[in-house]
Amino acid sequence: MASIHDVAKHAGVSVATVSKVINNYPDVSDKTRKKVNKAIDHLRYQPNVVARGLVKRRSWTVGVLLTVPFTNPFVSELLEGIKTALENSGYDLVRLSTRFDDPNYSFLKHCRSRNVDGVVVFGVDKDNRGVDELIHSDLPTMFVDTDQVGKRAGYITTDNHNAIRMAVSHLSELGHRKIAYISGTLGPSMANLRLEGYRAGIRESGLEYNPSYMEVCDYSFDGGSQAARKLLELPNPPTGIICASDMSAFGAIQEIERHGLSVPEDISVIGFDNTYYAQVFKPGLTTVNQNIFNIGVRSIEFLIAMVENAEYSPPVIMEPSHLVIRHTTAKVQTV
Amino acid sequence: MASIHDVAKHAGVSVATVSKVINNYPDVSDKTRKKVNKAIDHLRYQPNVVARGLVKRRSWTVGVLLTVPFTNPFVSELLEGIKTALENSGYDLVRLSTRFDDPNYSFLKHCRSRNVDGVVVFGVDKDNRGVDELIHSDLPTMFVDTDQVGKRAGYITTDNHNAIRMAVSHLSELGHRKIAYISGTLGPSMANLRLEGYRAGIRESGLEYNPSYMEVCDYSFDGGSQAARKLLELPNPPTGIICASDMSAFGAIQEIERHGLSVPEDISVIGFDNTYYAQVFKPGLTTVNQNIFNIGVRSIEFLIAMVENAEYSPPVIMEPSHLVIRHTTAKVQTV
DNA sequence: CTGAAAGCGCTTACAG
DNA sequence: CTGAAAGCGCTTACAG
Repeated sequence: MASIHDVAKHAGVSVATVSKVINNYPDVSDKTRKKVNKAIDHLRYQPNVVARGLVKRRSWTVGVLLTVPFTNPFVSELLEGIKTALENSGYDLVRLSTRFDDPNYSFLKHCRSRNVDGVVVFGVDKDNRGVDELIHSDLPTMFVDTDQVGKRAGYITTDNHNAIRMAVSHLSELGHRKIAYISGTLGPSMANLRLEGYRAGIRESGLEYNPSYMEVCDYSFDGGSQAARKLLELPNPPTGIICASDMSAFGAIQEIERHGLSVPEDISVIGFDNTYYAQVFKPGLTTVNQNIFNIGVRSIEFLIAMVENAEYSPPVIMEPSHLVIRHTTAKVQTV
Repeated sequence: MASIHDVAKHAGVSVATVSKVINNYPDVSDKTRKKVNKAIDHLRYQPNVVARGLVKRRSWTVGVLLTVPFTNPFVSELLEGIKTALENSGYDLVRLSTRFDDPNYSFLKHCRSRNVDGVVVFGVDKDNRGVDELIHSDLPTMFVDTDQVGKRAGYITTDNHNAIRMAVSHLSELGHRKIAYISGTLGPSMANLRLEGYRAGIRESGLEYNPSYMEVCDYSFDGGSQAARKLLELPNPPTGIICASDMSAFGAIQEIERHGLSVPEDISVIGFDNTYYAQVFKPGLTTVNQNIFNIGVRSIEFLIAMVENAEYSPPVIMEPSHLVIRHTTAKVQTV
C-alpha cells in the first residue's frame, strides 16, 4: 500500500501538505490540491486510519462487549441497530474478545489497548468489577439493560415496568382474573422491573397478587414449558399467562396444547420481545414489542455524542414499548 | 493511560528494555525484569496494541464483511463460531461498515486502512468487483459460501450437493415417488449446487425430473408458503417436499395444514439448516444439518494459518452435512 | 545485558 | 500557501 510519503513524492510536495488535502484544510492552493489528488488517485492511496488514530488518540471504532451469544435474538437485533447507526459514519464496530479466564483481564484496559472511542455493553452483570471500572473512567460507555450510569456512561433499556403492566391490563380487559406471570431469571434490573410491572398491573386491575401464579425460568422454550406445566397443574390454574420472552411463550403454548387445551380459547398467552418468529408462526403471538433495533441505534447516537463532546453526559433512556395484539389472547371463557 | 515511557521512567530503564520484557525477550536480567514488571503492575500499564500494530504491520484483528443482517440465523451462528475461535487468541473481530453508496468504496482499501490481518467474507456476490480485488491481493481472505479462491483466499462451504441428495434419498427410502424441491434464489453457487443435488438424487432414485415439482423462493417463511401452495394446486401434487431453508419449510408446513392436510401423514417435509427452531418447535423438523458454527470456527483457523504463514494457501473446504430425522417425514401413504 | 536511534504512517503547531 | 520537525506509543537492529 502506498503511504503518505509515496503520495508526497509523487506529487512533489511535503507530507504535511498531503495531510492537509486529505483532511480538507482550506490553506492549500487549488493547484497543489489538484496535484495531490491526482497522485492519490494514481497510487490508489488510502490513508491508514490506524496511524492517524495513534496521533489523534482516536480510532473511529466502537467496541461492543457481549457475554450473550450472537445467536440470541436480542443480541442480533441490537447489533443490527448498532450496525445501521454506524453505516456511513466512518466508524467500524469491534467485538472485544473477553478473556474472563484471565484474572487480570479488564474491560477498560482492553478498550484502551484497542483505542476504541467508546463501548456498548450488553449482558454484563452490574456487579461485575469491570462495570465499575468503566463507569468511573472517562471512556464513553453505553449500558444496554444494565442499570449503571456515570459521568460518561449512559444506560438504555426498554420500559420494562410499563410493558408488563400493559400486558396485564390487556388480559384484564378481556375479562381475565387469573393472570400468571412467567418471569425471567431474577436479579438483573430488567427482570426485576418486569416483575414489579406485573404486580403493579395486578394491583391496578383490582386483583390480588397470588404467589403461586408467579414462576421463574431462563427465558428459553423449555423453561417456558416447564413453568407452564407447574401453572397448569395448580388446583386453580390461570386463564392468562404472561411470559418474559417470546421463546418461553412458545414453550408455554406447546405445553398448554399438550395438556389438551388450546390457545387462546382456553388460555391466553402473551410473549415479550416481538421477535421475527412471533409474527411468522401461526397463531401469531400477542407480545410486547421491544424496539431492540432502536435501542441499538440510539445507543450509538449517544455514544457518538459523548465521543464528540467531552462534556456530554447521557441521560437514562427508557425506550417505549407497546403491546402487539395478535391471536394468542382472547376473552376469557365464560364458564 | 500510562505509556511505555512512564513505565521506563518509573522502573529507571529505557523503553527498549521495557519493550523487551513485555515481549518476553530472553536477554533481560532477572533483576531488571522484576523492576519493570513491578512498574507495570504499579501503573496498571497495558501496551497499546494499535501502536504496536503500526510498527509490526499487524493489528491482531480479523475483519468480517457481511451484506446479510445480523438477524439472519446463518449469520449469527457463523459469527458465534468465529467469535469462539477468536476467544483467547488475542484477536478481536471488526465488522467493516461497507459503504456501497460510495462508488470509490473498496473492500480491500478498507481492510488496509484498518490494517486487519485477514477478512472473512459472507453474503457477497462472486461478481462483486470487491471480491476480485480481494482474491488478487495478498490479504488473507476466507469466503464463506462464495465460490472464489486465490493464492491467499480460501473458500469454505457446506457440501450442498450431497446434502440435498441425501434428503431425496431419505424420502425415496420412505417410498415417496413424487418429491418436490423448493429452491432458494438461483445464482449463488450454494443454491445451484443444491438444485443439482436434487436432480442427482432424483436420478439416483430412479425417478424422473419433473419441472413442475421445482419451485424457487427467497428462503423465507412466506416464500415457502407460496411455493408450497403452487405445489399443492398441481393436478398431481407431491407427497414429499424438500426446502432449501428451515424457514421456508415452516412456511410450507403451514400452507399444507391450511389445505387441510397434515405433516407428515399426508406430506413429508424436509428443511435445510437445522436452526434452533427446527428442534424446538413441534413437530420437530426433519432437516439437513449444516454445521454453520463449525464453518465459522474453521474459517478462522484457516485465516490465522494464512496470517501466520505467508506461504500458506488454503484448500477449498467442504464441510460435511447430515440429515437430522425428526417428525416431519414418514412413509408415503399407501392409497 | 542495556539503551540510543530510527522508523511504522500519520497530524499539528510553527516558521517562513 | 508550504514544509521541516516533533511526536503519537510502540519495536528492532545495532553498538556498547
